[in-house]
Amino acid sequence: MNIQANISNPDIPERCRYCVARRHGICGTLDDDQLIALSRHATQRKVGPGTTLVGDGEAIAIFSNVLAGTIKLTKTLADGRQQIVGLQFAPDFVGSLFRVTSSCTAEAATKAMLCTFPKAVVERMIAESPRLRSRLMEQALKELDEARSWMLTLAQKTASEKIASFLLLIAGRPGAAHGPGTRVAVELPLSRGEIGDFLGMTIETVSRQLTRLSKNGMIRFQSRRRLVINDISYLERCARL
Amino acid sequence: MNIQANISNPDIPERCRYCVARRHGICGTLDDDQLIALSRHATQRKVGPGTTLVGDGEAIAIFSNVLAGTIKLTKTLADGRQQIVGLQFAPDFVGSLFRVTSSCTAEAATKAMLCTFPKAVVERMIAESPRLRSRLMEQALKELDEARSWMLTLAQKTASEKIASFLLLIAGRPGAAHGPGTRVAVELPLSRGEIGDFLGMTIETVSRQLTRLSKNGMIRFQSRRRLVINDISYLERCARL
DNA sequence: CGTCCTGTTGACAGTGATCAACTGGCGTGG
DNA sequence: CCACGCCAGTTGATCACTGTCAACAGGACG
Repeated sequence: MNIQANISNPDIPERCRYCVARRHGICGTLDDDQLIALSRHATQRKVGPGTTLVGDGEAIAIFSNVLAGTIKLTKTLADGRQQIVGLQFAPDFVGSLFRVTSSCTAEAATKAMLCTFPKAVVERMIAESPRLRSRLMEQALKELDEARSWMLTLAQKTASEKIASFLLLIAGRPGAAHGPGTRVAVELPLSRGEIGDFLGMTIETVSRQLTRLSKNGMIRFQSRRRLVINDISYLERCARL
Repeated sequence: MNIQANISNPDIPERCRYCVARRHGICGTLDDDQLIALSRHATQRKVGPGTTLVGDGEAIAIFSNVLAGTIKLTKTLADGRQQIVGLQFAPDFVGSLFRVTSSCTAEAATKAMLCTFPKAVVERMIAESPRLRSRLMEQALKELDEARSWMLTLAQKTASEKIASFLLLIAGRPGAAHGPGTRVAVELPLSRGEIGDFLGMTIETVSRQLTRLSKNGMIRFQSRRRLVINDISYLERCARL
């Protein structure tokens, strides 16, 4: 997007040079000076699965780019029933602006790499950069659309359709046209229980559906978390996409 | 919010003077000149239930303020299964910006009054008004949060909890603290079938849950669409809020 | 008065939840 | 090095909630 950024300025810190957030995320909307200013307050950190980024109802004091790994956003009922309401991958930006408090918990689902900024600095950048603002608006609308699509999945689809939809989501952008028989290797970023919380079904049903697909020969497990989808287009038909 | 607006300018058209969109909606972010400019391209129209505002996948050429009535946003699977993914009331603004195509259908659920603007004019206003932009961002984030909360309802709650959640949604903002025994009259903006499409259940289950509440004495029907909630706090307990 | 449409009620069936037992991988400690 | 325990996941048996199918009720309207 920003050609000049690539041949750029020696003042740009090492870690920003080849960063996904700069190439495909929100940092790509900043000019060199802004990027340098922002990076002065940025800290990169590696977190393990289960690390909480933003607790439910807490004021959000910190914002992060996801550089690697998967972040899950969850909502929980008083009696413990839980729902994963969104997944974020690199180079998404975590922490919704303008909301005083977050109404979800954001938690690392896998080990993840984050680039974190204090709230005040992000807000100053937003005030200064129209491109950043429109990028954030874009991401908010994308997330809104994803959430609504998932509502359709949660409320209307059967267990096997839900599993197919989930595998396709993880396998990647549904935009790419797959001929019949296309094989894709996939690493699941969620445990069986988390998949259940994402799809609104129990761990047992998740397990049964996965073994069914495995016995069908439509997928092959290499380990608990790694599998190969033997025919993407079959799954697309299953998912009613 | 804008005191000056009330004692204002004789050039402001009659229909804008006491308009909800000006008092509580996006038009409140505009100054007098901007409002006058926008109103020159605005047309108010009354539509009946079932009128389609934006078809699924169509390019959005028109944006509207909802001045009265209820608009439903729906997504549909190829085989006809349908999900209502959002409801909009006055003074919400319909038609998400920056998305080339809509991925939902927007349709009037009741008879409704709209104030409609051509796309180009709205975009010019957005370019000119920072307050309008941040108002739209706010609405997008509010809708995102509502969608995610509803995901929790769809995926985790039982039929009776869903019905209770729905009645509370319609009865109004859950912010207001209700003592036990508070009575509220409610007009349902959706048919039984639409309630089913919103809650992810069948028309029969909706009907059974409503008659159950009615026989319990927790609600009393005055007609098919009108009812009185006898104890809001009871419903809140049912909904697990 | 008959027709249509929406909603209600009943009988029954099926999907997925629940409860429970079991398996396999992995790390710890003897 | 092996025994052990632990945890995640799998598999099986049973149950119940909600979906399905069908008949019926009650307004609205010509």
